[in-house]
Order: sequence, then structure tokens, then C-alpha cells
Amino acid sequence: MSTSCPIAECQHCPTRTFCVARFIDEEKLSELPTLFHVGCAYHAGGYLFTAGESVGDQFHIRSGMIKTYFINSEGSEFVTGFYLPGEVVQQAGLEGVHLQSAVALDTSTVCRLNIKHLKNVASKEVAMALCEHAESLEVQTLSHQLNLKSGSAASRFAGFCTQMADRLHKQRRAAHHIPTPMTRTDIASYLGLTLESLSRVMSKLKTTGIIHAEKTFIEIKKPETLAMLATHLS
Amino acid sequence: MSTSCPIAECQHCPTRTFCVARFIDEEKLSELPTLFHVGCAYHAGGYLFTAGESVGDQFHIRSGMIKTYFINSEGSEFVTGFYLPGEVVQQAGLEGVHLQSAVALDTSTVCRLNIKHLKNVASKEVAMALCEHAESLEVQTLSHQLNLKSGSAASRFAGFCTQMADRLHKQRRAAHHIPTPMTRTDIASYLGLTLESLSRVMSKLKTTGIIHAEKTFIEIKKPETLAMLATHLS
DNA sequence: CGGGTTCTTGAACCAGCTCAATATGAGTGG
DNA sequence: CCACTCATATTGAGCTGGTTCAAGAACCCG
Repeated sequence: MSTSCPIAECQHCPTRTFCVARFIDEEKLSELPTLFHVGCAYHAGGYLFTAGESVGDQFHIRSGMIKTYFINSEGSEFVTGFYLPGEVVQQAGLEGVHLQSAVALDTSTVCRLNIKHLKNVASKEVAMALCEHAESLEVQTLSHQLNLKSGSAASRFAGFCTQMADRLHKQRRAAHHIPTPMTRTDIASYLGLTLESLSRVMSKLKTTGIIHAEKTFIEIKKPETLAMLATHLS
Repeated sequence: MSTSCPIAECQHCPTRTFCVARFIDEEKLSELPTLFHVGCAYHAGGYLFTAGESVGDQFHIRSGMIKTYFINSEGSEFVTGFYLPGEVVQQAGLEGVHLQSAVALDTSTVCRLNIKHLKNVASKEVAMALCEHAESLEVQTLSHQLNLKSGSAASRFAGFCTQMADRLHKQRRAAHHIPTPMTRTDIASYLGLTLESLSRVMSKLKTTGIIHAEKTFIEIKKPETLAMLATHLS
């Protein structure tokens, strides 16, 4: 149950309570330095991995923001997710080849955990931690899928905001202030909308005082109204 | 590498080459009977599990067809997948509570593998097999997500057909003949369309001779045209 | 202060939705 | 075996929200 991490940098790490490192046996701790790289730095536009590369690492975000996307057969980009500090970017299947690419939207630091080595020292607790990740990923995917299918443009955007707010809250950060280092085009793609539709929706929500939006952040003024918009499908 | 299964019923099982049972150590084989139930029968409308139940089993489909779905906050049903013989229905996170419900669309037989027991006898190979499942699930989810975002009604339906055809082919079955024990409403929900839109699309494809459709099956007449429709987003 | 990218706003159009009527088919009971 | 009933599927007509195309405004960075 000890959540203390042997490496000094980990003490203040936002992912400390999630990190699989907390499950590694005492006698295996010495292998940790070969197991992962702590706090790799990326600047905006830097790739964590690209589609087609073989899967090697699990990426724990410590600061900044990451977007994942893939390219369809016609060359258009489809954004599949945004990841906050404290969250983990990984392929659900930890084998094979990356299906997506992951890129830093901002200056970001990331811990890279080598999966192959991880498996060698893996205990049942580690396996369970990986399963937990998979589950929370699935929850996110399902709710996103629901959002894509059902909602109007406004409800999709509202859903995006409330989801981000929830995730920020989970990381002990201000839920009403959503940083947006990504472009509007990225958000639109994530929501399955055009840039213009998204822009219109945001304008309307701005004039009704539900949100305040600037280039680099969205501020939620009326969370309840937004939550209603998100669930009330119309 | 031995793929022989100790239980007689398994010899002709379509999931034999996927089944995690092939990785269980010889000395643990005796525990198999407590590990899973072979060939549970469900009739149309029978539930494998429902949302909210705690996750206990992994379901290997041997015959029939299964649909998974969930209900949103407003009570409408959203179909998330159809599963063929030889495929596996499971929660990606093998812990916690089911997020979705799974129901038989037809008379179906299913092997229920108890996950808790499975983990006790689990080897690294089993863990890897579970990861493989997770990966193929992710591939499916991503391509479905893409389909939902990008395509017209026709391309979504075409995507559905070609995906089903691929999966049937993978199970050594006639790829051009897709059994459809589900209702049109189910398919429409899966594709994020209304029943009427789907019906119109199917009618058009029928009159152009690309498919032939009856209540219980869809027959693909021109696979290439259909594949083109699926990828060519317009 | 340009020059490029990103974002906003407007106007026309169209794919898919809604509402509504009809058709088909499976199941039931006479 | 046929008639009735209910659920499911098809087809039509009009509407609407989101897209497309296009022009202009704001912003960033050298």
C-alpha cells in the first residue's frame, strides 16, 4: 500500500498515486532506472510516438498537454484524445504497433516507462493497475462515442467542457479553467464537427455568458447550465 | 505452442486458436472445469450480463450473435457492437462493474471464463493474450469512431458491411453473406443513424445491385464497390 | 509593421432528421 | 389454414442543423 517512490523526482509527481512504479517489489526497485526515463521534455509539436512505430513505452504526463490522433486513408487527421498531467497515454494492447500518433501541444514533461522491462518485473498488482488504466480509458471512449452519436454541436462541446472539468478536478486543479493549447480545429475534429460549427457554438455560449473563451483557455462560468446542455440531447 | 484443449468440447470450437485456455500450464489444467463453463446456451433476448453487474467472466462466442449496448442518461439505447462466433466479449478493464449490457440476438452458445480464477493460474502468456484482445478491440473501436465521425450514411453502412465481411472471413465463413439477427434499429443505432436513413441507404444499394438484403441477412454483391463507398468519404 | 496562421461571421445549400402514412411479415388464436 | 394483431420496415414530404464556400477580423512572430 506504500505509495512512496524511490526516485527523488517522483515525490511531487502528479501521477504518483497512479504510477505503476508504486507496485514494483522492493528487491526490483534497483532496476527502476533502466525501467523508465523520468521527466523527458518535449516542446510543442514534439512527438511522443507516431503511428506505425512499435509500442515500447507507457507515457505518464507530468506537465503540458498531449493530443493523440490518427490519419485516415485519405490523409485527414482525426483527433482522438487530449491528455492532461496525471494521465497516462498508452496503447490498450501493449503489444504490436502504434495505431495513433501522440504529439505535445505545449511544452510537456513525460515519464516513459519501458513496457518490456516492466513486464519482466511485473507482479499481479502491476497487471491490475494496467487493467485499471484500460478500464478508465474505456469509460472515456464510450462516453465520447455516445457524445459523437447523440448530441447536437452544442451538447458535444458542452460534453467536452464538462469532461475536461471533471478530469482537471480529479488532478486537483481548477475545474472551471480549461487550458486549450490545442487549436479550434483540433477540438472540432475531436468532436466530429467542422471548425466553423464549433466557432459558432462557442460564440453563442460566450454571448449567453455560459463560458468565457480566449485563445489559450476556456473558462466555465455556469457549470450547471453547461452540464445540462451536455446531457439534454437537443 | 500446443493449441490442443483438454476438454473434448473444445476440439471443434471456433475460438480454439484464440482461447486463453491454450496457455494454461499443464499442471493447472485440472482446474479448468472450475475455471469456465463450456457452451452455455442463451436464446434470443437472453442477457450475458447487464450494465452495473460486477465483472466476473470473459465470454467466448461459439455460435449465434451478441450485441452490446448501453443506455444513456435519458434512457435511449446505444448499440456499441455486434459479436460473431469466434470473438470475445469482455470489458477492457477486467475489474469493476460492467459499463454495458450484452444480449443474445439469436440462439447462442457461449463459454464463460471466470476471470478471477483465470488470474490465479495466469502466466505471462495469458496476460499477453489478454493484451492482444485489448488491442484488436481498440482497432475496432478506433475504426468505428472514424466511421462515425467522417462518413455519410452510405459510407457508414458500407463500412459496417465490409467490417463484418472481414470478420466473417477471419472466422472462415462466407464473407459475402452477413447474418443479421439484429433489427434495423440496432444497426442504425450502431452507425449513429436513424432507422429511416439506414432504410433509405439500403434501398438505394439494393436497387443499384450492390447488395441484396432480406430480414435475416445481407448479401454483398459487389464487394469492391462497397469498399470504395466505405473509404471514399462522400 | 507586414505576412502568415487561426478564428469569426455570413449566406446558401444539402444530408439526414422528423413526422406521417403505408407495407410487410411473424406470431397467435379461431 | 386463414384472419387478426402487433412489431418491424419502407417510402414520402418537408424541415433544420451543420456543412460548405467565402470574406473579413484578430492574433502571433519575426
